[in-house]
Amino acid sequence: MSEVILPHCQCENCQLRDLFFKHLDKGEVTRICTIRKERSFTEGSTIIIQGETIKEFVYLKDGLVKLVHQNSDGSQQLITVARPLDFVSVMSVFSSVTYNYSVVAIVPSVVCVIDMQLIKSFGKTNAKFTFDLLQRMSLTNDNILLESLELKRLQVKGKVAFLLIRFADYIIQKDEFELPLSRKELAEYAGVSTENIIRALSEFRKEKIISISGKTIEIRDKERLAMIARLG
Amino acid sequence: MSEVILPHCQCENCQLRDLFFKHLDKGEVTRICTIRKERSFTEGSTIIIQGETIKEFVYLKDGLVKLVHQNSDGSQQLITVARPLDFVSVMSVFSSVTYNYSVVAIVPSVVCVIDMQLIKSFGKTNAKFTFDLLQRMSLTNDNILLESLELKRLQVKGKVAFLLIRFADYIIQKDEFELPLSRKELAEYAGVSTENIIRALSEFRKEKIISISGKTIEIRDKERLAMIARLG
DNA sequence: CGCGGCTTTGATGTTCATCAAGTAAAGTGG
DNA sequence: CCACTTTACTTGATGAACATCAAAGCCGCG
Repeated sequence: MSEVILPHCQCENCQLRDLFFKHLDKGEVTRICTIRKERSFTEGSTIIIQGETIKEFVYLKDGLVKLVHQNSDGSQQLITVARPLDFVSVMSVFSSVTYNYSVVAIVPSVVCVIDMQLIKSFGKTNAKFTFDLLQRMSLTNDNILLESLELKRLQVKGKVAFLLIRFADYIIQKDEFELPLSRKELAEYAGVSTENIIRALSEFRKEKIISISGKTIEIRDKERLAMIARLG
Repeated sequence: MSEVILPHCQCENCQLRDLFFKHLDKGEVTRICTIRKERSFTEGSTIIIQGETIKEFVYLKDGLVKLVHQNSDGSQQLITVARPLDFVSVMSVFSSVTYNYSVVAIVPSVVCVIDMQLIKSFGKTNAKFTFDLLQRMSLTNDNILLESLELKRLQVKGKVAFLLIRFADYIIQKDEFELPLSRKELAEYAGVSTENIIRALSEFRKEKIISISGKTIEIRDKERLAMIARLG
């Protein structure tokens, strides 16, 4: 089993506590700490399954996840890749009874789990907490939608350039990085075929815009890559 | 000028009051009614301009609007078409200082305008109001994202079929309707060329799936159309 | 009536998915 | 640890889907 429930409550040391729960009073935080659970997931294991009933409020403490949508025809679309503070795992939990997306760990990841009823009860009584949640969710949704629009607009090389820059500037935050996605996953992310992802990468390599060694990618000419991401 | 400020406060008769403000007390509603403004827009006029500072909370009382995103290269993408209760005009107002999208009336429309600071002050004190806002915004964003994913996945005929069904089932709610969008706007909506929108429509007409007479469209074989929207 | 924008159809070239085949890498059982 | 199997990756060839270009018809409006 890929899931491990950690034994000890460590809210005191949690760097995310202030971010998620800065507007809760001491009593409320204590209540959360008492019932919260921490779960650990190996690379590739599913944290949230599309279609299941939403009973828990889940946020990423550590690792990287992909947000994917399963289509009725068996195909799937990768919506975004998210980091711990991206708040992405809680999308749609306030508007739906079941998850519209799955969340899958793409590197070993740790999540914190809180009963949804408790969060909702805080939501209905603590305005500052809810307003904060509102702002975060609004920002998350905005970013996802803008990213999705951009990927829709570009053609293959532009899409791949856009994604590489997103990994370098945002997700990994280094111009040389190990891609946490397979070529097939990149294809699902960009919405093109796996072969054409590879062809775009090969072309960038031939033109010395990037270096490739397996999953390791180094961006060598970021300006050209950025230009392709803007116009391609 | 296409914009008209209506003189009288009619909150008492407003059917939307309960939907948007059911969790505000009488004093809060009165305050909103005193400062709120109503504006009327002709077909084609812009209600919200992308890039401008967000100073007002705007919602659609009557009419139909399109939500569009202006790209840096001058092109634009139509994100969705919204009805009065869709809450679409308030996307991203809680996470950004400027609008990321424009909202344009596609039929004569009426909006209600409230000072943003007042809404935010309610948001920070009235938890039920904010929680309601959170749920609505979550639902709106979810719908837009799911729609966007669907349009991304399908090819031209599927996209057009999907949009026709959306107009028939949701926006106009009749199987015979007058399209409120030009072919060019449909193209921006689907993310394909205008010519290919026309070709798809013509093909549906030839196969007697729909009838076309200018902007008037009648869906004659909804099952086939739905099948194309699912698989095409 | 004539101009400009919107719509439509056909022809052409580009982009892209798909198919096929081969290589590399990673996991599996003896 | 090695042979074997499977999965991921890569490249080329082909055809389908689509954008673009061109030209003509249509419609509303001054």
